[in-house]
Amino acid sequence: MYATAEEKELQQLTDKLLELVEGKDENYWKSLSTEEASKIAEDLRKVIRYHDYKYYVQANPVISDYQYDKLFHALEALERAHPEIVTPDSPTQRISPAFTGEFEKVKHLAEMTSLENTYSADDLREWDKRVKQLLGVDEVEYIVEPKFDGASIELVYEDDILVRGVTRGDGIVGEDITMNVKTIKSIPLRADFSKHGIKRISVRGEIVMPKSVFEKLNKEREKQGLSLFANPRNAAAGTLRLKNPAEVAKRGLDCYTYQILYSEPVKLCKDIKTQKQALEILADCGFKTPPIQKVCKDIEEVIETVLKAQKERESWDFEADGMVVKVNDICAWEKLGETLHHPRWAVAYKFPAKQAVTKLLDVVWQVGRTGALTPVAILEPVEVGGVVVSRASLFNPDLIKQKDIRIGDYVIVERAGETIPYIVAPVKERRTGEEKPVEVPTHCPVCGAPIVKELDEAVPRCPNINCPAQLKEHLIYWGKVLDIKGLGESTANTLLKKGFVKSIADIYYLDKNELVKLPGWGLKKAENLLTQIEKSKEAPFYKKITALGIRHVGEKTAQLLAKKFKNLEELMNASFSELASIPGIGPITATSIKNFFKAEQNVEMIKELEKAGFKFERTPEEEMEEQLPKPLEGQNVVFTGELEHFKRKEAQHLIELLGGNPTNSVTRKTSFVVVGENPGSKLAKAQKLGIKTINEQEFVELLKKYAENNEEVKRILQEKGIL
DNA sequence: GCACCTCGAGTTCC
DNA sequence: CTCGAGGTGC
Repeated sequence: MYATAEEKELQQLTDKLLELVEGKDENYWKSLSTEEASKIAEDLRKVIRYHDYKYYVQANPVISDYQYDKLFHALEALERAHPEIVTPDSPTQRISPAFTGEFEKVKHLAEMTSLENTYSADDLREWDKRVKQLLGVDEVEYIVEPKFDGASIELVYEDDILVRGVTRGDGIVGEDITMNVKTIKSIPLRADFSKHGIKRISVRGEIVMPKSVFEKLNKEREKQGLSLFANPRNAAAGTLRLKNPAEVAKRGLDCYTYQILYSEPVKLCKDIKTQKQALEILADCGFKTPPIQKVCKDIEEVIETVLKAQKERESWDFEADGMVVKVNDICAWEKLGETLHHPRWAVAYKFPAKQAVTKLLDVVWQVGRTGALTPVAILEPVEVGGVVVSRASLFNPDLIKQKDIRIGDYVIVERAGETIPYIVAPVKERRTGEEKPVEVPTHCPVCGAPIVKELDEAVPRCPNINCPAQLKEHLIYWGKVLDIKGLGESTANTLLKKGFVKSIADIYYLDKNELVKLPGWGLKKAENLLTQIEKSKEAPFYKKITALGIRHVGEKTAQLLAKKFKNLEELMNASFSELASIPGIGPITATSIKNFFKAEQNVEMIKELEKAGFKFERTPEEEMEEQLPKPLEGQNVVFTGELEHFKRKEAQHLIELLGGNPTNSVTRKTSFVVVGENPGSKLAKAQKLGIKTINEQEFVELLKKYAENNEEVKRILQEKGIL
């Protein structure tokens, strides 16, 4: 778009103008002649256009926002002082006054068709076969671009000036939303088409809302109690229909252009021969074109490209629902022609849907380990992102109220981070009036105790610490924290149902002869479980504290406690102020600890455990660890993605052995991030904050280096066959 | 009093 | 992974 020499010139002009406008007020601008004013205004427009391009199209600004604003405000003041010099393509003309009334219906210069969808590599191969057959050739070159999920738009330029922006509508007639389109800064108001010999052109693009903007917008709307947009596409489409362009300008829309629909006197096929060339012309005229536009020599390369994109799409800041594959040679387009609805020269490859709509059949309430009641949506099974989902968490009652979710509603289900499904919003348009509001239970669904809800807490709770549901969850938690393999949900259920376990301590008195009688249990399984349970007595002290399940005391807090107190007796006798004075523990956690040891059942449970030979005190290793060298002391380390050699837990344990602090979220305090296969959003955050990242190999090198002085680390590495 | 960070708790499907 | 809430430091 801009040649290097030109950029240099524009930057010099920018500096000159910044100096010129410094400290100038209305009176100064008024004192200029029309001629002088017009000359300065043209210069200002030129540099503002340039900086808009750098910022909104290239995302690579070269001046500060402050400096930009200065130039922009100067142009505004200058145009106010001399209204006669305002031109329609001036950057100040992006925002027109609001209006009441309807958007005008306009016929497109060229029809905007929709694409046929495909869903698999085989679908693509079949399409490829048809294309070759129709063209009578054995080789076809394709080009692959993202299929933006936004609002399709036709932009018409005459003599380089944007004259019209029209929604897709039915493909033949759309609505004229020029005023709103003009507010989008990645769409040039003036584009240098004449350089390419083009006088009149119709360009197709997609208006999208960047994911980051969408999230911010919804958060704000939530705060204001407004209804939420289900996805960036709806948000973009909704925004374009606003009657007030000033509002539209604030929403941060973006536009990618990806097709020349029509141009004169320069003609498609005759002068513009390939899609790639068309994209290059658009880019050269200052448009934002697709970030992926890969020319592929055959369909196999196409398939490779779309599958790679499917993996990477999470990291894009725009939503894409698939990839578009086009025949690169534009002359072939005419030969291939169109079916009733779709062109034959392009096809869409759709990603497995991340969202789906299904019916909310019921809401059931689960009782957690702490007695927290969590609403879970029972859904009519529906496929989302390749798996069938029938349940989804609703987090808490406030959220249900906020989103106004009712039983019987059709709801939009999404799988966050590719895994856990949650409900985005109800589809209110599909309501029949039969829908029932979700009632928060007044009594625990498991034990029947009356439910309590603290005034400023979001979750209702079952207060009964003897509630069977809580015992079950505690048992599972006990198994998880103390790493008792075989004590998971199903075993916990069986043990409780058979009456073998009435309190946690009972697991240390299990009878092998009874266990083997259980259906599906053999001698091996029973022995393994008993060995694992016995082994849990040797767990570190802090894990034992964690396993108690004191509210607000998880692994980290338990570590603090285990450092301060060498056994449970000391901890139990600690006063409130003694606890609250530990850094990391505040009044609420301290109260919770005191309350835990006040409760009769808990003291009883501890006594029973101790009777079974369960010792609540530091292990010799824990005492020793204090004295080991700590090369990573004070470093916060975050893991993302999967590692080849270690499970996440193991890797974190190694960091701890070296005195480092493994944490779960990337912040400015993070020292470095270890990036494995398929990293999540943490990698993006680290890059944004400029935090150092290392790969697994570098991580292993680091461990090897420190292993020399640390027996435990050495042992683990040897076990893994790394050393 | 607020912003920021950290921790705990709860969760789906296979 | 995400949300809510506790703790800390300005």
